Amino acid sequence: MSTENEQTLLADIGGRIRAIRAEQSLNLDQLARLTGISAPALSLIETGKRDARLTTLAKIAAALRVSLSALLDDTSPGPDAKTKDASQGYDLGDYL
Amino acid sequence: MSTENEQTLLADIGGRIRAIRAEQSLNLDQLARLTGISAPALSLIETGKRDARLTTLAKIAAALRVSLSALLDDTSPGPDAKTKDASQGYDLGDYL
DNA sequence: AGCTTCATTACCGATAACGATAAGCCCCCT
DNA sequence: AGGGGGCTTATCGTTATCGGTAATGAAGCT
Repeated sequence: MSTENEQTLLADIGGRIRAIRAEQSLNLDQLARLTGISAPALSLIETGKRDARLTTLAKIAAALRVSLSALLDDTSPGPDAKTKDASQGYDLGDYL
Repeated sequence: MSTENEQTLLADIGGRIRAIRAEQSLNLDQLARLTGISAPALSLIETGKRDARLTTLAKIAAALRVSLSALLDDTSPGPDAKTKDASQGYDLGDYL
């Protein structure tokens, strides 16, 4: 449900990167030079086939001139969630 | 300034993870069990010594019940910055 | 048909993440 | 003292990212 399994998450974010790149009329080679990330690597990330590292995403965000969260925010937290301050409650059951 | 070099970025986000974890009174072992990420790995991430993968951050965000962008949110509310919609202009110089 | 542009896929070698385990360090408490 | 909780650091083995290069698709176009 809320747990967008790994694959979907990567494809989701990859799609967002691709959309922003298209907005700026950049092709993979150009973005590759701006980021220092190879075009094949960018392709894998955009198609959701690679689990990129944080600094890699940061380079892409910088080259695209958008914030890091602009690449990642997918409505996730939900309307009723506070998005912050989860304070105490956590149902750990007999987990601990 | 704006170019938060790699190290600073990682330490920054790591600190945010640690702060949220503290808010929920979780220790590393507990978060490790919730995320499936080992406690040493979490320690390295929180202290900015490891460049975590996207799915790793996603697991942490899920366990902490915050959005992914809540972890990456870079303090700057961006008053003058567009934060989005960079539209066309891009000074590529003689880059391409 | 060719040719070009763009993206994908497939290798390769180097580097790094990750889990597991164990060792080390602080600080607090009986 | 001695423990114990919490975090750090170290090592090892497995796996994955990443850049580079080259090859393969999939379009469009003259």
